[in-house]
Amino acid sequence: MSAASTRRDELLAIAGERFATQGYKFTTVRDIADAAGILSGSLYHHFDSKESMVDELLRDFQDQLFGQYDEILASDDDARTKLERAFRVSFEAIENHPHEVAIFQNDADHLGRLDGFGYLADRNAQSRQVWITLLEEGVASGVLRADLDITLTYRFIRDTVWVAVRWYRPGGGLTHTEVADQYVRILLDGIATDGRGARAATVSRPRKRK
Amino acid sequence: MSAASTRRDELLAIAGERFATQGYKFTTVRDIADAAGILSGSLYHHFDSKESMVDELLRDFQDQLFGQYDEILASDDDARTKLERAFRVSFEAIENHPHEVAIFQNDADHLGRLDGFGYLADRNAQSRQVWITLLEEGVASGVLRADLDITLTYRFIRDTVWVAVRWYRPGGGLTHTEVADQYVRILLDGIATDGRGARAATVSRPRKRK
DNA sequence: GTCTATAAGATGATAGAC
DNA sequence: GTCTATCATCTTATAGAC
Repeated sequence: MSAASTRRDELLAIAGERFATQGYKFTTVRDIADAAGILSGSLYHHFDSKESMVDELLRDFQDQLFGQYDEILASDDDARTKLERAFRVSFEAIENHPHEVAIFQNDADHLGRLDGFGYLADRNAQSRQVWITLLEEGVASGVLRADLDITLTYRFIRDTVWVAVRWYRPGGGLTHTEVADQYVRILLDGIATDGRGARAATVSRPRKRK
Repeated sequence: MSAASTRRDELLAIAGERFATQGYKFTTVRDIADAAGILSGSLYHHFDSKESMVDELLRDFQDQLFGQYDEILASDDDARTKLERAFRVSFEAIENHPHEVAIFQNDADHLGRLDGFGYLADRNAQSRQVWITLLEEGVASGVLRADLDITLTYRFIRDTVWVAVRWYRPGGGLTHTEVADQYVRILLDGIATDGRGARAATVSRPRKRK
């Protein structure tokens, strides 16, 4: 909370790295202490428990991320731009907070069942609401196909975006903005050749099977 | 191996369900025994260890799945059809072997580091080869955009397909074939309205930022 | 094929000295 | 702020009776 808590922040960052890399449950209090160069007992001078560490990491991260989503939703941008911005903000989160994203991806299910972690389910519902609002705006404004299955598309987007934390590494050829742009392009326009009209009959959903 | 090992198969299926639901590491030998209605010690009459259970589950599943991929690669179908078939086969695997897919998704990283699980990395490389071959065939035959980032597209596909095991439930409105078809449609044609030519200037990659 | 009993080790957490 | 020392609990796995 104050600027004086440098050591505490340091330990929290180390814990985050360990949780993200090994998984929350796999990571022992001794692992964290080892990485910090102290003994396990000393950690309890800074934190109440292993749970309180992961709680603090996830809470702070999500507060920030959802603040950005809210800003996009409240903006005057057109539907397509809002979608692009939401993608960019998400990949930016993967770039700047890879550990928190990884912990959420890998351990949210398990953590959510623990006492005091109910906000994880709330945030999940909120995220769903953000994307579905964006998609519905897109359909309403004619930017997106009217026949879209909104729920399925939402899941498609959510999964593609966040699972990227498994492979995306800063400095690995593509910046997070470039990845975001390419993902938006695939999502909106697909990977097939542009000659859509020419092969429209073949390109539309196959209906061979009854 | 023989048809007489019914009880063994039963226990293996129970273990698979527990591993998939709780995660491999979270699942204790007692959990499995409880679910089977026996005591933990009794499990060791059927299996050498907890590791040997998960090994058997993953090995058998992957042998079957990659047999199907090989068949697609060897077929005479055009590139688009091969891609569609690969999607269908994958979602079929999610339908028929959800536990094995979930275990692979959630625990492959950790299991891969254990002795005797090197084949997991091999299968991963093989899967990559399958999809990249299909994508390259698509580009070569003019079905897919020539400017495609093959590696990124491969990761995009891999992630979207397998992560679906987290939400797909049989009997939940959409069959696995329908999900596969919708995913292929989004991937190939995108979710934007068909008027691509009309707004081509806006639709192509945004280049505002330097 | 399952049970009882238990070994051997790791884990999260605590109390109090320095 | 860190260490020493330690607890209670849970874990995989084993030995041998039924």
